[in-house]
Amino acid sequence: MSKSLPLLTPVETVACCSPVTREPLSADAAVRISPLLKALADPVRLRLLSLVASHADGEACVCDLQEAFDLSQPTISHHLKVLHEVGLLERSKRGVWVYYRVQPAALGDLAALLGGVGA
Amino acid sequence: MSKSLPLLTPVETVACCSPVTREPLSADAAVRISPLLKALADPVRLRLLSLVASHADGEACVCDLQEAFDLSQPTISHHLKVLHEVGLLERSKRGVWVYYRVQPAALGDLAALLGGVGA
DNA sequence: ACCGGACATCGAGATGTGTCAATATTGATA
DNA sequence: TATCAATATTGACACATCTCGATGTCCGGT
Repeated sequence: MSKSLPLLTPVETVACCSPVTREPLSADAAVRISPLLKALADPVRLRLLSLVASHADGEACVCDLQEAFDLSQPTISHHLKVLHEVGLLERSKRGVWVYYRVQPAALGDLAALLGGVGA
Repeated sequence: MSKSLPLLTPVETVACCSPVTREPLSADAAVRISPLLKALADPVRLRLLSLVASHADGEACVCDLQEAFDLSQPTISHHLKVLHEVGLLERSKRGVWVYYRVQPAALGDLAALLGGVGA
């Protein structure tokens, strides 16, 4: 594997491309964007993201999220990590609890990239 | 694996949900939507889709697409099949050639689901 | 200082995915 | 009909991913 330049999270790089329907996506861009879609391409992570996004105050404690699933605690922790690493979820620790919130522009930029409404 | 009800392609089911940021996605909906994102979550397939979408007349022959990649013919064929099966690409055979075009509303509906601009 | 609870990390097993070479299928053409 | 070119399918392999139990870490309370 050749080392690329992961200085930005996938979420940060997604804002800089014109819609996929407008002009052919470069190989580079595709490689940078796909991890973001890969992070979303799991039923559990999709629901986690949706739960956090639609939660009161826009943030949710891990303890809130666990209850919605019939999965072990490490598994939920793993999925949250994936969403966090690509930049979709922000993370803040308060006391013993960890809160996640959706990175504001993330989904919008991705939607623009796919749907072609944005730049 | 329990059999669900795949009477509709993922693309067809995606239009019926409110944005993920609006209310928690049901487990069912998440399971139906994730295959669509999974299909997109590969650099090669992202580029294939983009190539088809931005091609003249909105459609492209497989022979056109192969050239853009340093991959074997079966591999490209496989990726096109994945995109076709989830309903992102339509397929039409003319003579010996096979042409693919983007299912019109597919990306827009997905963008609406993610970005929350749609219903 | 100790303990308990919230969350993360580790290691392992089962399953899924991307890729290729080989082969099959289909349609045009000689 | 025989053959060639375009695309699909099959079988196999390496690698990634999802999940869990066990364990580690960090913080608050007693």
